[in-house]
Formats: sequence, structure tokens, C-alpha cells
Amino acid sequence: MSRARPALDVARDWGSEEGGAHVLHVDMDAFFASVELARRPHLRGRPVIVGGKERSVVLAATYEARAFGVHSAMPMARAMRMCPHAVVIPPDHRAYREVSTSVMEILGEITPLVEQISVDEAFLDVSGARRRLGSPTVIAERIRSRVLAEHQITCSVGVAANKFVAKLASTYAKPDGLLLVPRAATVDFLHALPVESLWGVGEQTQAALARWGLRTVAELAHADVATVQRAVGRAAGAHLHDLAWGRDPRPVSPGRVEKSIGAESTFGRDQHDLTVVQERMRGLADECASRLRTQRLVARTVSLKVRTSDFKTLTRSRTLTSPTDGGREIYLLARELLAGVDLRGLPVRLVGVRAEGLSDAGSTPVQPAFDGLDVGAGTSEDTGEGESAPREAVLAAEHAMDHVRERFGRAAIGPGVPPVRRAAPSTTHGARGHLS
DNA sequence: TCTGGGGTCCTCACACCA
DNA sequence: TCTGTGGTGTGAGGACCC
Repeated sequence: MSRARPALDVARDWGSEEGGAHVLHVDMDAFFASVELARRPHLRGRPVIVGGKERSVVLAATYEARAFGVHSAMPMARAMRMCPHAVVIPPDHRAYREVSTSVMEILGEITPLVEQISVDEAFLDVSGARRRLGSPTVIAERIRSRVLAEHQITCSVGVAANKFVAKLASTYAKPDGLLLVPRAATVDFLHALPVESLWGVGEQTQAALARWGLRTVAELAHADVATVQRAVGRAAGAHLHDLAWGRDPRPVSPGRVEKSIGAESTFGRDQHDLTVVQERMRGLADECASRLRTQRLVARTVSLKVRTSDFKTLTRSRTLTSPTDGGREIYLLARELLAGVDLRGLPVRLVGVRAEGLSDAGSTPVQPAFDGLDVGAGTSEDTGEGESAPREAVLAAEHAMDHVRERFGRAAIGPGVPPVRRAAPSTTHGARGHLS
């Protein structure tokens, strides 16, 4: 679901020499919307938007809806003004995951060198599959026809010498297309593009580059590296300069390791009542912990994200002395962090909890049991009944809860964390913490 | 025109230590 | 003993991606 808007005047034929082009980038077209249309064929040809109701954004839009200017990440309210007759379908992430898994299985039959980078896109290194299956473009067409036959959704494929160029190529192949960028044509292809086509150049970076007169990839490529670094920073500058010359040495690497697991939620209405915010945090912490346990991971750092009604986002994080996969521990720490945030009297729009510093649960030493947190969380007095239970007992209960959920579904049993603390009246105006 | 949710990576500031 | 310096870890925030 790329959000990059392709430049309009980029050629779609860069030659047919496939010698050095062994990387494929497969990208589903308007993925969520396509899955919905496959389930509701009678909606084909109509503008369809996948998205929530209040205070949400467009998750996907069919090309018929895009013709009205609707695009993903656009606020739903605006999208409905632009295309009032669109059919709006609430997202069904489970269905999208199922289709995604099945598509990735198709890719896995081509080569084991598949790197999934999101629910709807993946890189493949097909250099080892050529003898068996044919040239990269033959393989790409095979993938496209199989995905269409088995799931009634279209995908676009970019074929190039490295990941970055393959990804750009798939963007310009959309919708329902294939674009080969031969190794020899890479620089010509890139230099025809605006600078915002580069991976990592968003609104801010584009503006920063423009201040130095760099508006196209060609201008960036021919600029001094030091100039680019002055504009956007040392690491990003060097990286962008390399990309502008088509240099991207990263291999296609299957089996990416997750760095963090989080959950966040926006309130239907901004919340002044911190007990409501804490209640939401409890569920988010439980969800994080449950996902950690499913993946047999433990986290060393917990971070809290709070967005106030003025859309300012604050984050706080703290590192535990002993890693955890417990919802109770994550919740208590997140609640401590919340107490240290100065909300300036503003209501809360969004709250999020994230577990970072992940490691394998089996190979990570965990300290012996202790009561309460090692980070100064509240006592049993102010945190509610049950918090003085031994840590192992709480974790065992949460693991048992996972088994119940596995059998009877997520709603079958609630979070294994203590009740929320009633907010002190002064908390939203508290002087603790700071605003950076 | 009012801005989701799940992530990654980078920079900067600061504390601590050698 | 004091001061400077560089490495490292942590925490906060920004930018970006899908």
C-alpha cells in the first residue's frame, strides 16, 4: 500500500535486458480494498473506501475512488466530502492477514529468499530460481497470474538490480503492471524522478532538500555529499546520495526480527478523565504482553505514547532491570510513566503502549520473583488488590489466559492486570514530568 | 482540514565512567 | 585533585514507511 504518488512523466519501458535484474518487489494493488472486492464482486467498478467511522483515516481506496482524489491516510471526513457516493467498508484485518499469508506462500514456492516487508508487499531474490522457472520477468508474470487466479486481486511487480530500485519500479508499474529496470538503465530511470520518490524522503526531508535547491534525484546525485548531509543529517545524507546513484547493497533477507511490539488507540472523544485513559492502557498493555508471549519474546523497555488534544505527541520510556512478557508489569510501568507526563491540563486524544528491547524468552535470563516492580511502581495500597501477588503467579495466570483465548477467542477472558487507580484530581495539571 | 495504528531508524541531550 | 575527552547507555522526540 505504497503512498508515494508517482511522477506522471516517467517512461514505462526501460528495455528488456534482464541480466543484472534479479530482485523482485511484489506489491498488492489497493490491497485491503481489493480483498473486500474479491468478497463482494458486485461492488467492482464502484468507488470503495476501506476505513473506520469517526476520527479515522482511509486505509485503502479503489482506483475508482482515487479518481476523486481520495487516497490512503486521508481523513475519512475529507474523503467522504470528495467522494460522497463511495461505498465505505470497515476494515477486517484478520481477512487481510489470511490473504497475505496465502500470497506469501505463493512467493515462497518461487524461492526461499522472500523478505516480507508489510502485509501486502515483499522482496524476492530470484537469482537462484532462473534455471528452474525462467527469467525474472517470466517469474514476475507467473506470480501475478497466480495471485489473480487464487485470490482475485491484482498485484504489481518491479524487477531491478536491487531492492530500492525494484520497489520504485513496482510503484511506477501500478496498477496491475510489471516494470523492468535493467541494471544499465538504473541511473537514467532514477534521475528522471523527483526527489520525494526516494525511500525516506517525506514532506520534511523534501522541504529541507528544497532549501538547498535539490528538487530532483538528478540534482541530489550531482550535489556534493557534504551538501546533502548538511541538509538532512549525516547518515540520511550519505544514504540518499547513494540511492540517487542506484546504490543499495542490502540483500533480500528472509526472517526479519521484530524490534518492538506496541498497541495504541485513539479515543472517540478527547479524554479528561485519567481513569478512562488508564483503563484503555490496561487493555493495550495486555495486548502487547499477549503478543509478546505468542511470539515467545520478552521486553526490556516499556514506552508510553500520549497525544493531547492539540495533537502534540509525548513519549516516555523506561528500562526494566529484568525483561518481562507480563501485561501487569507493562501496565504498571506505563501508568508510572503517565503520572510523570505534564498534560498541561489538556485532554488525551490517543494513548499507546509499546514493548521494546525484545529478546527471545527462552534464552533471556529473568531475575528471581519479586513483589511489585523494580522501577518504583505503586504499592498494593494505591494500585489495587492483587498487586502483591508473586510475579511468577501473575505471569502463570497470564499464560493460562493465553490458552483460554486460544481455545475460546480473545473476548473470552479479560486482562490479567490490576484495576485502574482512581486519578488524583491534580494529575492532568500536575507539575511532574516535562514537555519537550 | 483535521489528522489511525503498527512499526523502524536517526538525532540529540544527558549521565556515567574510564 | 581538577579538568577535559571520548565511549556507551538511556530517554525523548522527530521523520518516515505501509
